[in-house]
Amino acid sequence: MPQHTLIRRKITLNDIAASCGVSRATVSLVLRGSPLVNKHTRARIEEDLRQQGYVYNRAAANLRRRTSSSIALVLNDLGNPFFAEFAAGVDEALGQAEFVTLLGSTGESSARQQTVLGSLVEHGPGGIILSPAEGSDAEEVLSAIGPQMPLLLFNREPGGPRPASSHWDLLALDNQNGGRLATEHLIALGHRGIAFFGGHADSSSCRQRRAGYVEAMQAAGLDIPADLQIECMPTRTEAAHRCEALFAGAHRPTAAVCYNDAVALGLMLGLRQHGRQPGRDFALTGFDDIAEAALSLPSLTTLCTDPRARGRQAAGMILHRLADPLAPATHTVAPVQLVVRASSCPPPFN
Amino acid sequence: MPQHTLIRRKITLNDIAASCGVSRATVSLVLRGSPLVNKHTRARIEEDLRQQGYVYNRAAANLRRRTSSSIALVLNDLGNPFFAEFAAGVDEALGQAEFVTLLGSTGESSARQQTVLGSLVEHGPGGIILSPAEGSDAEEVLSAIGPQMPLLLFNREPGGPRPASSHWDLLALDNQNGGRLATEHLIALGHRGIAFFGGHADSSSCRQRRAGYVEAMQAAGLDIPADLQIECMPTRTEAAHRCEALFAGAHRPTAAVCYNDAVALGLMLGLRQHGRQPGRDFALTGFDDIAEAALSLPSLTTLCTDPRARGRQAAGMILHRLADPLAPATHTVAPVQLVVRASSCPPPFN
DNA sequence: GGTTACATTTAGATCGGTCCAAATCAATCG
DNA sequence: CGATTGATTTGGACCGATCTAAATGTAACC
Repeated sequence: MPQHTLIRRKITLNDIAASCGVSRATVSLVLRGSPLVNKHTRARIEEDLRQQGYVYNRAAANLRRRTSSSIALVLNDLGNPFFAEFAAGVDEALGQAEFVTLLGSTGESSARQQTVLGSLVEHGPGGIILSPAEGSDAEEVLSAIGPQMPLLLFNREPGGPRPASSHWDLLALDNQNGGRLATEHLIALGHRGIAFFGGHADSSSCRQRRAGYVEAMQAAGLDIPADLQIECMPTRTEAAHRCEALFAGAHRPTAAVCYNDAVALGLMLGLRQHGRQPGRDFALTGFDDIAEAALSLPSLTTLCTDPRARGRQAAGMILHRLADPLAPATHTVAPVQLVVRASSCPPPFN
Repeated sequence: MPQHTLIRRKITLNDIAASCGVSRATVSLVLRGSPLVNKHTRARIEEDLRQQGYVYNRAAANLRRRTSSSIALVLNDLGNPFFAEFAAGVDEALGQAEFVTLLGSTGESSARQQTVLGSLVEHGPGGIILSPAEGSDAEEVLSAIGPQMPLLLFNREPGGPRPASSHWDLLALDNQNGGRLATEHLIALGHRGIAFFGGHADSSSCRQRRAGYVEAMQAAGLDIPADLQIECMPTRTEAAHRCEALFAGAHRPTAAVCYNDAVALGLMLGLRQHGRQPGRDFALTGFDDIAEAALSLPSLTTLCTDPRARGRQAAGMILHRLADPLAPATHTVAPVQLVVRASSCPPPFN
């Protein structure tokens, strides 16, 4: 039996108007729930809309109204659970405000970031939430999105001087405070030789976390040997490899503040391979509180940044700016919270 | 010093046309790289476009051309790294095809899925990639997106009868084959008592994986004792708790095929707590090849599904359908690949 | 010179909505 | 009864692009 699929043109306002014997304008008023239209007319039209399976064409409406109902979300690494959670939060909050999320991911390439931004801008988002790719520059971002586009920077700032004319908002994590909290916690447990492990100094978030560590160490009158400042790529495998650097120098640390959870989990691996049991022979902390942190063995003491909540917050901030494009630029620092788990043990001979 | 921000209207085709002393049509031809327009005119116009910082309004163009340059991506759980990677792959491939991704996440709620689909459809995507929320129904999906909308189902099918008139494509993982491969691998190592561990029978993917296990066991003439089919929530902690069920019955298994990596990692934990060393006293396999699988101790033998590649594939499939809306529905099963690591050891007395 | 051929440009309708000012209509008022 | 009022409805321009068919300009041909 041959299947006969009826190919219908899409139903528009005109079709409804014609079939109801009213004008386009009236139907439009019904769609927008205007109180101007008569009760009976409204009922009749609404019925017809349902029957014919009408779907609203928001693009057409936006064109005429010179509005937008979308926000672009451009992330440097969607594969990272931290950003995935963030995206989920953004989308959740935008959805509630009847906005839609235009996604773009750059894979940490600033060239790709330019392309992605350019393409997204053509789709006319009301604003952009951007977590800049590493090595991207403020000037080039400006040239990609133009001076008028509302922009919220998340997590880090692009390099280079901030263009004068643009008022961009910023949502950052309280990295310095986080670094300080973790360090103070270890000091309170009795540790004296504490390393800062992982990350790169050219990342602003790493610099800030380390600054917090330095602050706490100095406040406690502890010294900060250069051979206990160990850089590495913020990945598990790299961290595992760099483990030995911890014990290569003259100072034998009993604890480490790690750049983030990935690094901390990698370091745990490395410690085991060197015959030390993390959480018993050596204490460490992470940063981010990714899902695995609670499940690892030992469970990881870390700083909770609640990326999903950050996403909702970011969405709120960009919507705020849409409502008031001339407001002065905002610079928000989101609090982080120390979550104490098993990985931060007292020093061995305490 | 008061900052004076010049608020300029957005530049349109008309502005460029006027400032160049040509018609809108000519500028439009230049934008689309038509060979019709004179070399000098083109150069002059292109210069002007650049100078004035013109940005193309794709929405307006799409309206007139009755085309779309976006694809909606609706996921049941963006927080899950598997889907996040998938999304990254989708976006990557769509971007290359000059399409933009409209994101929506449903958090496994079919009610929310309806809302999200409804909202996205109004933005006029060319098609939809949907990983259905648990408990969502084919009929309701149909009513949300209409019969005309190209749809690619990923990972699972919505419940209820498939609506007759719609030709929806499907991209699934080869769960059954994966289950079979893992089981055959264990059998080849010499195991005879092999359990299937974790997951719930009401999940289609779990049923399929177990079917592969059963297939391999039967082909080898091994029996499949009911007390070695152990269900549990697909989480690490649950899996750790259910470990003892493996050894409670009369049959003492020497190996287990686990529903997925999370379960396998949890089971490793449980085994250790019961004094058995996974990868030496007991063999096990996972499914998904999440990042941790390679890094755990022992490293985990598992099935690689390459979610990023699946994402690219899904994007390709939906674009294909856009190009040919009347083609018959596709039902693609993506291959999975056995990755042998340390967790699958031979049985103890072999 | 008039015609044809070709290259280039353009006027004006159109996509599917929204907006505005004006039209329609019934009811109320002086 | 004509005028005023308030409630509804509407024609037509408009958003920023594309499309078609026709107009324009120039060089080549008989």
